[in-house]
Amino acid sequence: MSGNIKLSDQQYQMVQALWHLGAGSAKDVQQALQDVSLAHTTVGTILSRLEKKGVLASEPRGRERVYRPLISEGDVKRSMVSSLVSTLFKGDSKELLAHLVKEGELDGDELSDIKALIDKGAK
Amino acid sequence: MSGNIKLSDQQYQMVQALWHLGAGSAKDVQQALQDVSLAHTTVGTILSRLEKKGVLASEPRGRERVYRPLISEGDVKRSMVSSLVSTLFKGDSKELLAHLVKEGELDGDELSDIKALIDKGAK
DNA sequence: ATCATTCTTCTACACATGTAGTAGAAGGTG
DNA sequence: CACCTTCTACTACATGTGTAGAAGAATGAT
Repeated sequence: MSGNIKLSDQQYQMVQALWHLGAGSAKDVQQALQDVSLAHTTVGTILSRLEKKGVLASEPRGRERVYRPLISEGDVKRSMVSSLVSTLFKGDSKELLAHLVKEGELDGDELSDIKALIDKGAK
Repeated sequence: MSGNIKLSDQQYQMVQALWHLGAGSAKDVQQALQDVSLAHTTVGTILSRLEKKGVLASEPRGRERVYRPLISEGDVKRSMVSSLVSTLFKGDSKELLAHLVKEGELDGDELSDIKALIDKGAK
């Protein structure tokens, strides 16, 4: 489902906050994103745009509007990774793996971890 | 160098064509991108914007302008992958690896290939 | 020399995004 | 009840991008 979700950094931060919160108002999201301090109105704008795009849903609760994500973090990651893979690696995930191994800043220990992970995953 | 290069799909296609060509005119690029058919003027526009951004350089050759990439394919891939990793995986490449292994559509053979690659890379 | 072809450059417009002010609604307080 | 606080909704503006037409320069053909 949810074909081609593509979120900007900013947008991802917001949605991520909502994944953690489960659901929340613009205020909640702003609070959760203290590191990137934005005017509350900015948060509101982004949230409502995300709703228009179908990424979030909301309903009013008292004076405020509560947003909740309509798509899962996994879906978004899958979709964004796969979109990068098609752009940069002709759709071949293996090449991304190879890129990470070759170019990555992974040390030996990390590589062993990965191998363990592969064994587990490949079972 | 070249800190944070970030190219859209479209832009990446163009620059990629130039990596393959070495250098070329708008026409050459358009030809190379027959799959995504764009007006020649569109190709010209994108190319000149990329030059303004410092991704390409060009000099006139006869009646046409020849563009050549200022950044390597490796740099761009590194930069774009690492930017995705920071957004989606808190900067931890290992988590992207894990994501690929868990969520990826990699079959057993491919995973063995990867392990081989890791061994080679890890030396 | 003139005309048609072919490129580039300029200009334009729509839409997404980042960012935020202002207006208006709704609830709390004295 | 009048007022302050707090939210949202609307409006706004800059920048980036996708896309391409129109105008102008240079080349090739007759």
